[in-house]
Amino acid sequence: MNKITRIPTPEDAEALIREAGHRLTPQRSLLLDLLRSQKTFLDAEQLYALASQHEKDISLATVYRTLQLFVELGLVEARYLDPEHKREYYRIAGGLEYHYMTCRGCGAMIPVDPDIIEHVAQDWAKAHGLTLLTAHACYTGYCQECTKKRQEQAAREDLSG
Amino acid sequence: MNKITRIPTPEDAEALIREAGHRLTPQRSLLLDLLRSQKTFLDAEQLYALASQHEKDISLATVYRTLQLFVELGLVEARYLDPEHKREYYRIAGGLEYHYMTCRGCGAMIPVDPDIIEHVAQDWAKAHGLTLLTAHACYTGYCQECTKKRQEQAAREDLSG
DNA sequence: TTAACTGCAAAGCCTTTGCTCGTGA
DNA sequence: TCACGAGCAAAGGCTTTGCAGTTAA
Repeated sequence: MNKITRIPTPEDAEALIREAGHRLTPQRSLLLDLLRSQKTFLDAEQLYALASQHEKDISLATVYRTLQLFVELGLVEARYLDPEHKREYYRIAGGLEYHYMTCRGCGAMIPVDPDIIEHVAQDWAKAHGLTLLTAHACYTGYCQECTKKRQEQAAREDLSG
Repeated sequence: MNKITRIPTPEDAEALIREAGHRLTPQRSLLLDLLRSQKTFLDAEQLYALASQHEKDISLATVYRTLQLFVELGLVEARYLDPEHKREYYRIAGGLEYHYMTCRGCGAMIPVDPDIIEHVAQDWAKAHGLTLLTAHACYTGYCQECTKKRQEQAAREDLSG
């Protein structure tokens, strides 16, 4: 996964998609434009609704498939922001890194200082009149063993490909 | 939600259940015992499998309903530990606070120092030969406004009840 | 006694997938 | 031209719910 550190221009994105051997379809362009124009995270359904305003025959499956592709390419970031972690939210990659607290009452998303966690967070919450029910970090990646395997795999592909 | 700071004894738990106006059924006792005896997080299916060894007619729906009740009572903590956040994992409340990194390769859960996040985590990962793909904090609770509303609500209930 | 609880099966919700037709390069 | 991609509808995986019978208090 590429680590994109600024919001990609349409040209950046187009190049990235093409270099990875994918086609630039009208649907992909549209979804990319919509994502680039958004300030906040969207779920697939919301993006689908937006896209439908421009191209009425786009399908939800395409939205999901496109989001998946964009995430793989590092063009889009996916997060579980819902209070119950039911659905995933997406935004264009390269924005400021945010952590959110989602309000279980109204669903509001409150940005949280990235250095804050656990006991620190509890103090912070109290100081701001918030009620913090759960605070935990979510990490994903590859463990030592899998990291090694993947490095070996990459080395083999370099030799053979 | 009550904040439990040590693993509840069966008596603690029984009292908590009864005080909240719920019944202590054999299924609830069994699930509580099983959860208390576990060292790690379990998903509903795994708990169901364990429970089935003792009481063969217990249903998965009951496991889910019971877990939901226990979480509400603060007896159990729920977490999305799965690499893809597909399913929820549970353990008895009051244990040490842990954060995990889930390996996208093998699903292994690697405990993470709670103070670590983001850039700190990246350094930590590199030092340990891990590959960190995503790192973000997950907070849930009530925002300022909802906290206020809930406090007022609680006050009203104190007066009327 | 009776409201709370259980088991069962069906439904729900978000997301993915199989298939066939369409289309970018 | 033709492999990749889109639309549609159906399936999948985890979780919840409706219902009717059962049970704790």
